[in-house]
Amino acid sequence: MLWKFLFVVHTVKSISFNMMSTTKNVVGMHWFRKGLRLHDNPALIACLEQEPKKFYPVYVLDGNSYQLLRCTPLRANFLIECLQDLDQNLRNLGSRLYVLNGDPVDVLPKMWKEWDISHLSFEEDESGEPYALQRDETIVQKAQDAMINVTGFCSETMYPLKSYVAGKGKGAGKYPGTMSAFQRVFGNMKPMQRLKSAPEKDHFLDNQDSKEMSELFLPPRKPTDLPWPRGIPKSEIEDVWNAEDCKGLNPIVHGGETLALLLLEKSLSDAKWVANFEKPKTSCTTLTPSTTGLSPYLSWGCLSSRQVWFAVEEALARTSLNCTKPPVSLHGQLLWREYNYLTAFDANNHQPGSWNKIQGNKYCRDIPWDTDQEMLESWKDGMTGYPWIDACMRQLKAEGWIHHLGRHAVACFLTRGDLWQSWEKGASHFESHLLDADYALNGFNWMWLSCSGFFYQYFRCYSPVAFQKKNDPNGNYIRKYVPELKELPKKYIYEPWDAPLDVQRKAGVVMGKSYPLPIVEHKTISKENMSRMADAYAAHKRKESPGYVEGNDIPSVKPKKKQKNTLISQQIGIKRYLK
DNA sequence: GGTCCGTTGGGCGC
DNA sequence: GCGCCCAACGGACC
Repeated sequence: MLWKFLFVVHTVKSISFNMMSTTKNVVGMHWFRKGLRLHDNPALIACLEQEPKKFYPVYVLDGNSYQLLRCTPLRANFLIECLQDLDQNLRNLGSRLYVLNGDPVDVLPKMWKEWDISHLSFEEDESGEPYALQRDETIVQKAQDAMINVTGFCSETMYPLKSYVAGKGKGAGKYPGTMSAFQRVFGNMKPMQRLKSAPEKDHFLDNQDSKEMSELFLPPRKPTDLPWPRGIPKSEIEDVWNAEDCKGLNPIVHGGETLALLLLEKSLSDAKWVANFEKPKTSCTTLTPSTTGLSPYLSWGCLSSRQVWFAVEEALARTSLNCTKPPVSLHGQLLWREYNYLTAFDANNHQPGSWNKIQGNKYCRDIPWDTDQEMLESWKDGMTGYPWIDACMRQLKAEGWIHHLGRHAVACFLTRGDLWQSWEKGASHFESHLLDADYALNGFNWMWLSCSGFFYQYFRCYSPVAFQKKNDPNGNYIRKYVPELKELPKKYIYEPWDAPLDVQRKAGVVMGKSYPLPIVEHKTISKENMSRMADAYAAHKRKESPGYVEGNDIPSVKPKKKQKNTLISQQIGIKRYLK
């Protein structure tokens, strides 16, 4: 309750207690959670400005946090690299990072006592993710009981989310409900605050990283050093990590603020590219990202969104070209992020914890999805029999990243397009595998793609074949990620089931044996699903209409067509190939 | 209640 | 590469 009250303050600095009557003998602790950076970190600076005689930068490995729950070795590795980089950068300033292990609610108070902490600072978690909210509420309460001065700052987003209230018009006093409304509100905001510089050596009065402490609480070296309460036996993780051919041994995307800042500079170095950037026109079949590739750094907070905003602004100032505009421009991408955080925050204010669920989510329509574990597993494993979909899903597994449009294709395929499985299942899989997994963005995009919220034109459906054929006719992307198909002629690379048996044999692959037959027939099932979607929308309309009584719903006006047997494998009498 | 618009559809004809 | 139709969504705005 206390926490909610604190959100009322409409400034960047949203929590500040002054329990201490004196600031003598200040001992500071900055608690890193997300926000794994030194630049643009106002909470860190605020704590250092108290001139602490000792200062403890701390990260807590918390297996129940959104970041570590269901975390794959690849994500775990990224986190470790972020922590090691943070530690190194702090050591360069005469300090270091202390990495604690356990539930912050227990571990932090213990260390406050041991280290005699008087001041605690942290970056606030703004999207209202329930675990983080509960954790922080408890920590603030405990700190208050221990007479510790607590400072929290909103630096996860460009402005504190509470400040995005429309000032005039129909939506006055409310949060904007569409992206265009959000853009209008954003356009009327006060100029964005300039960035806080990273701390310097002078900030650390006492280089208290004494020798006897230096070996304590070191950042972990490999994923198996992390807490692992994920229902997966630790031995399995070790097997994966130790396997010779595991991509996890050699991740292509590395973590850390230092690298993030370098990549930011590099990706924005071509002002012409920045000025012409249009997200929908970037390609999802290039073998290296056609976008900035900065999303993992933003989601872990190695980069601040304001840092990126100003860097884009500077890049644009270097050219006289006409530049693209939000929502498709690079600034537009940051606005999407901001808007997604705002809707997540609003949904959770309305019903705590509802954002990544269907139930109770004010932005989500309840569509009666099927539950078919076999279909879900085929999708997760990249074994649907649609090469383009499988290539995307396998890139996700191997690299923890897929281009935005690839994500659209696989999300549409899993939900309204083909398999009719709940977006919650897909979102959960993305959360554990994406290096840039982000509570707010993930929920928003899954609702969008499944036509459960924000986007409703369900008759616009991605084809798992046609969508990419025009961009990558030779199927190079498929050949890379679905190697069993790599020898197939161009003609059959998107639709290998059409290849005559002798062509298949010559390419060293046989459909139904070494590569699955299509799990569903897209042409038929996508049409059927559109009519199921129309039914679901009609039911939604009835529910929303005045006088609706729960459980008294009348059946659909349009009788649902009897579902045809659309499994090609069943039609032609061959058992579906799995694993 | 009518009209326009919405970051990223597919398929066709030109 | 563009414009048009396909069938036809909800939300904002007038």
